[in-house]
Amino acid sequence: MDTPKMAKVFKALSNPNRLELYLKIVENQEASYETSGECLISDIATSLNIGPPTISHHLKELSNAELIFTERKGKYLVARVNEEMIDRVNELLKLQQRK
Amino acid sequence: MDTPKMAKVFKALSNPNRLELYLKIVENQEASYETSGECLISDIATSLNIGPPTISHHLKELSNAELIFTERKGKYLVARVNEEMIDRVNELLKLQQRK
DNA sequence: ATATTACTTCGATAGTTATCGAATTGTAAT
DNA sequence: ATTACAATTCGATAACTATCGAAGTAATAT
Repeated sequence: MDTPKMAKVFKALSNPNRLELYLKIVENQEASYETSGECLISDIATSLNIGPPTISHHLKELSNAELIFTERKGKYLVARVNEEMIDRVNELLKLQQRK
Repeated sequence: MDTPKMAKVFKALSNPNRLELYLKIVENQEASYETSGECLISDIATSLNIGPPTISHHLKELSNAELIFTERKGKYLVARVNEEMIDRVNELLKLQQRK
């Protein structure tokens, strides 16, 4: 198990605004599951109380930790969660089954 | 859902040495499930490459995030994981079941 | 061509943090 | 009483981070 890499994932979720950003991406992605399965950043940007430069910075952190993938679609940026990484986190935090 | 509180939990796990400390506590606790179900800090302290002051600091962070409980037992300090908090984290990170 | 929208990059700043050595406290052993 | 062990507190420092405003790029719309 790669502790530094996992620590980086946790760090990416360790800022309240960034965590909220991540959760909104999840939410948005799930809401659009039947259609795109993606999240348009501009759709959620205004609901966060931080400016564009900071959002950009936070997206890079999430991306860097491999929690999300981003892709440019014309004018817009779309994001989707890296489900494999979330599985890994859940695996790491799972406690041994007792009783 | 309390985003700042959860962010604090992730922050507590965001430092490689602290994450390792946490994981060792889990491991030690599970290994002793039939007996004490607790982890003696002095047992794991030497296996980390950081000094006592730093360990103390990290324990406080984990404790503060309510990831662990600590208790003094005579000369020693024992720790156990707050399973309820881990459940909460797993719940937060769970993705909607698809397919 | 110009304007608008969406996002990024840069540079700065205030605040936070990991880590240590030294000194201290608390407990147990001799 | 003294020694030894386990952990904490204190003070310092170097490194990191969140955030912003201003300026820039890139795509679309007019």
